[in-house]
Amino acid sequence: MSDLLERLRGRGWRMTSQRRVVAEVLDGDHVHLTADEVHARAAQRLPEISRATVYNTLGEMVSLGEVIEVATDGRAKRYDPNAHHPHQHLVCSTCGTIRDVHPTGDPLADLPAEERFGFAVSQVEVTYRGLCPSCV
Amino acid sequence: MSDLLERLRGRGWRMTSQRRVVAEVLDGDHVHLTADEVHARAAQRLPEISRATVYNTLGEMVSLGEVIEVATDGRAKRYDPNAHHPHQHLVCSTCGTIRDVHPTGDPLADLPAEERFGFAVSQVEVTYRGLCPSCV
DNA sequence: TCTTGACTTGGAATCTGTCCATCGTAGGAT
DNA sequence: ATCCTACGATGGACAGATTCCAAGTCAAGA
Repeated sequence: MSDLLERLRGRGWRMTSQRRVVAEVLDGDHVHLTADEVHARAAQRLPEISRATVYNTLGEMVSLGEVIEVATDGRAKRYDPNAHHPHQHLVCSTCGTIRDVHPTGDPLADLPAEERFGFAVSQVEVTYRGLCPSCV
Repeated sequence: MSDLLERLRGRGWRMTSQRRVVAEVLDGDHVHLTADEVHARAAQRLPEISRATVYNTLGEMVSLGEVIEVATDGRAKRYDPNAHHPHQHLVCSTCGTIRDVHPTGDPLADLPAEERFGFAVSQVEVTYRGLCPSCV
């Protein structure tokens, strides 16, 4: 079953067929779909589902912290359901393929107080870039 | 004078009033304007300058490595003229303000070989997030 | 079963960025 | 100083991603 779906149910979400299908499409590891890709896959199971609903549902999942928004290329945002397993991203500069990766160390600790300009820093995103094996 | 402008001139660029104005608008530290903001400021000095020219000029500056493209929010890209001083970014989660920051350590070294999945990793971007002093 | 407020819909609107045909001009040649 | 021409500028059309909105639908508690 879908872990994501279980967690959403547990938060008292009104469960509709549309939300169920979006959650199911997003389930798994190394999933980094655009909103449009989510819509296309959801529509295979539920042909009438609208784009607006997919955007709404993804936005709510992000607000709830169940899904992470990833903007690796300045084009469409991608949605990563792996929110409960801290990780960073490795992106191929040529084909755009994305992998979840787990660097050692704590990047937050690498930002000294005098480089924080009074901000309450709470989060850090790291994006590694390079060529994947297929793009040599 | 504008350092950026000097470097561009040194590369044999054909200097037009439009390019000069765009380079001047981008000059400085902690500058992270969107293309539209650049256009607005440029238009104060040169009212007829077109959006297309601003996009073209910014794109060329990025290709030449004189300006860096920053995508911190999935909305409009921002342009950072501080390309010759390696740095990362600190972004306010509420108002979007951006500061250049200089973390210690080398994030590239923190990605072990077995987490590289055969990629030739060449680059890493770090984005810190939190609340700025004004947004408490 | 009824009720109601939350959810869905699809199309219009917005925002960001690219493309293209045409016009203008910087800067080397004369 | 003037002429040429290739490179740059223009603006309007176009495209992709996302948001907005008014109207219709439905999940779930009473």
